[in-house]
This record gives sequence, C-alpha cells and structure tokens, in this order.
Amino acid sequence: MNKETGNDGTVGKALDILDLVASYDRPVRFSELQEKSPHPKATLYRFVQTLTNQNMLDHSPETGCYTLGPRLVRLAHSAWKNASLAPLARQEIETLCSAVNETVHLAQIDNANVIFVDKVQANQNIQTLAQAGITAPAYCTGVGKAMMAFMSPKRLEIVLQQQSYFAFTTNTHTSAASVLQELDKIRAQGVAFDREEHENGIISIAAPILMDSGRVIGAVSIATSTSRTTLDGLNAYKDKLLAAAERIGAAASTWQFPS
Amino acid sequence: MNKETGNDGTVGKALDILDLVASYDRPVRFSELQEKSPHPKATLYRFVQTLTNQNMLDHSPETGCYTLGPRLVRLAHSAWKNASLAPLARQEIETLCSAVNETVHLAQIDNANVIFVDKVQANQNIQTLAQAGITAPAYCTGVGKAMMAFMSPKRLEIVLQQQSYFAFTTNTHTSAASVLQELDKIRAQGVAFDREEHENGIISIAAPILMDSGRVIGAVSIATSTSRTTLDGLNAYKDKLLAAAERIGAAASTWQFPS
DNA sequence: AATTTAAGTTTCACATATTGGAACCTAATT
DNA sequence: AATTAGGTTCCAATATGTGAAACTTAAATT
Repeated sequence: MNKETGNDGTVGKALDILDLVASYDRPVRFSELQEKSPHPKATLYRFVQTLTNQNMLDHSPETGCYTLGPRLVRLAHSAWKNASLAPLARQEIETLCSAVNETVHLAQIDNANVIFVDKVQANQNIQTLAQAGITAPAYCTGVGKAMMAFMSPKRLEIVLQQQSYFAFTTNTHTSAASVLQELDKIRAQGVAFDREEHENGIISIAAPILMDSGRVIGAVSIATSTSRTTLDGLNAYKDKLLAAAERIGAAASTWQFPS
Repeated sequence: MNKETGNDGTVGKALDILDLVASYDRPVRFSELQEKSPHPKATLYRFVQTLTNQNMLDHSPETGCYTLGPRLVRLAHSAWKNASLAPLARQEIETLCSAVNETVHLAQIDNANVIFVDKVQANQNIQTLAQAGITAPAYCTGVGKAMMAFMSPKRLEIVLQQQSYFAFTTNTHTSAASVLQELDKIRAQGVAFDREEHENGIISIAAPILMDSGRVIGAVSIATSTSRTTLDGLNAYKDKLLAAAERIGAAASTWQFPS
C-alpha cells in the first residue's frame, strides 16, 4: 500500500545514499555508512563508487571520508534559479521586508519538510550564502502549516503521516489530529501563525502561495522574536503579507517559459 | 579507452538526465528532452518518472514541464556546508575583501568546470543567494588556471581535454598547448591571472589552495574590472592573496571531523 | 463533427546490469 | 608473527532495466 521510500530501483537506492551521507552533517567513513545502510558491503561499495565517479559524492584521499560532491552544488544552483520561486519572488519579499522591517522567508515543500529557498533579513547587510536549502519540519512552522492548509486531502494525508511530531517546545503540536484541527482555522483566516512551536522566542505569520489553479506552491512568512513584537503585532502585517503572497502566486501562474 | 561520460550504469544515466534538464536553464518538456537524449522514449520516460518520484525533478501539472527538484537544493545546502571550502574559508575571504576592497571569489573544481562556492563583494550590501554554484570553464578563468597548474599530470590531462577552447574574447586560450605553456609560468610565480580571457573588461589574480599533501582543493581570486585597476594593480595584492590561500589550505588540512 | 497529428503513457518478452556471499587485500594493532 | 578491521574485487544467479510497439489522450486540422 504505502511504499516505504518509493520503489524506484537502483536509482532510488543510490539517491538514498546521498541522503544518508547528508544526514551525518560531516565527512563520513565508508564503514559508518555501512552500519546504517540496508545494503551488503559490496553493494554499498559499488553505489558509493558510482556516486563518487559522478561527482555526486566526494572522497578525500587524505581522510578517506566521503562528503556530498560539487556536482550537487552546481545542479542546485540551476534548480534554485529555474525551479524555485526565489527569483520570481525576490522583488516582492524585499519590498515586504522593508515595509515591515522584519525578516521575510520564502519556502517550498519537499516531502515532509519545509525548505527555505530565500530569506531577506531586516537590518543586516552581511548575508551568507548558506541560507538556501535549510529545512525544517512542516508541522511546527508557519510556512509549513500554511502550505498544508491548502493542499489536496490526498497529499495532506501523506505529509501528515510523514511528520515526527517531536515536541520542540511546549507549544509544538504532538499529533496529526491536533495539526488537522488548526488547519481548519488557518483556511478560515488565510494565514498561519508559528507560536514558538519550533523554537522558543521565535514567532511568525505565514501565507500560502497559490497558483491560479489553486495548487499550493510555496509560502511566505514574516518571522521575528518575542522580544521584538507579539503575535498581535505580526497580525497587523496580515494584509501586506497576503497581498505579497497573491502577487507571487499570480506571477508564477503567468510565467511561461519562452518558446 | 576513454569513456564518454563514465560507464556508471543505470545510476549514471539517470544523473545525466539531471544535467540535461539543467542545460536548458528553464522548465522543459518531455519531448524536448527526448530530442537530446540518447534513450528511447520509454526508457527516458521511466527515468524521468523515477527522478520525479525522488524529488530530484519537479513536474508542473499546469505546464507539463520538468524542472530540477527541491531535493537538490536541500542536498546542496548540506554539500555546501560540509563539503565545500566555503564555511572554512569565509573569515579569510571576508578579511581579504576588506583589505583590498575588491570582490573575492572562492572556487573548487568539478570536472572541466570551475565552480564558485563563495563570493564576497566589495561595497555591496545586497547579496543574492544565487551565487554559490555558478560555473565557468577552467581554461579561461584565473581560479581555473591556478588549480590546473597544481594538479597531478594525470588529472590535468583529463581536465585539459575536456575543455572546449571557445574564444570568449581575443585573449582566450584556444588550445591545450597554449594553456599548458602558461601553467609553467603560473607554477613559477605562484599565482594565475585572468587577462580578460573570459569576459572583456574583467581581470583577476588567483592563487591555488593546497592541502599539506600538495593536492589542490580550490582557489581564491581577487576580481575586478579594467576600469578600476590594471593587472599590475592586482599584482600588488599577490602577497596578501597567497597568504590567505595558504591559511585556508592549512585550515583544510588540519580540520578533522569530530570522532 | 470527423480526421489527423503530436505528446505522453503502458505493456511485455528479452537480455543485460545489479546483486551479495565469499574471498582477497592491505595497514594498522596486538 | 599473528590478528583484526577497513576497504576492495570476483563471479554465478537472477532480479532489473530495456525498448519496440501498441495504446491513450489532447489538440490541431479538414
């Protein structure tokens, strides 16, 4: 019925190994991979070799460790530029940022996780490149809940059961039922709030980005800390946020690739 | 003898399709991919399906087009953070940037191409996230030549024959022999210059980043325009540049993952 | 409305690429 | 000299990928 991690044959298995390497968040030894991998030594070895050949993994002769490879960075640049909402939405989120003088996030969904594809920070000149690609669980973020609220029931069900419901703070939802209940409210009011559900002291208001067809393709949020403002304070930005989200959605719907 | 694009079986073929999609630099139709792909329709179709399942590709129901998927952005973030020189070198290149008040690039090599993994721009507050992952040919960039000059002969040979030797400007090298000759000079002086070889008006001075073992792992460059300074002007930064490159190399050699 | 063309999807017998147990290398370690 | 652990290669069995052809839309043309 519900396939574990998709039955995509050799290719799927190889790609799983990339995730495995990424999960360590540091250079990793072959033997370490072996411990966590379901494959026998020889099979895993061949996969790792192939991926290294392909520059999807990198192998340091000095340490004998594997890391994710440079080809991924190259491909991701292309993905970011052509596939993400970021280039399309850049202007909107910058405008929104200066209008409200708070940090603005742009997110999309990848499986169970929210993935931040752009970020404009209020009052901060130095921006690091490391921002695009950061992920967070969908069930405890403003952008995640905003997207879930406007998904098709079928897709929502899948996303909901992929969540871990780990209690990051005392405000975190700890069950699908609990989230589901909030989604009704979010649909009614058009925006989602993060009430310190992922990190203490961090709150946000988020709006979904919808195609003309009604499909959710992303979300924008205004995030801040409880020391700067309150949820009511964020609510004052609701109209501006919704307007920005709508304009981004319209732009995405209109945009056709040049023929 | 010389394998076209590596004989890495099914996985290699599937990954080639990611490059194919990336090469269009816009959302692309299945039929367009088919034209350029060596695979028969059914085979290509299965690949594209698999990659889409795996979130390596994204398929828009509205337009029927494929783009690179969100999983790539997620993986690349991890690659950038753990595998690239960027986090390790950040401080050095920022310091160098303010010392010389010119743009500083950090690059690594991926096959035939230089891939820029970080960039600090002089006198510019707004930095876009789209910078990491930009690529350029190795034979006509300062960083590319700096890296080639310190490669093993074996690796160099492969890289040299992968270049296209397209004449971007009147100063561009148009043969491997011509590049090879310059590499001797680069080895002697320790730095490489880009004399408007890739883009008119753009010049740079670049230094290789070496591990203690002698292996090249990247390069740093100071880039500017001919309207701001001359090659001689850049040469004045040589010592500072070499010192920075050396410190980055030392840091990379020292750095051991926590056990 | 009927017909043609193009784009996308499914099927299935065949052959090739993947599989993994086991044996084999090293370099450290005892 | 002997042992162990991490890494690499081999090869027969067979599960997987292959691609020609047939099928299904959807759109364009008559």
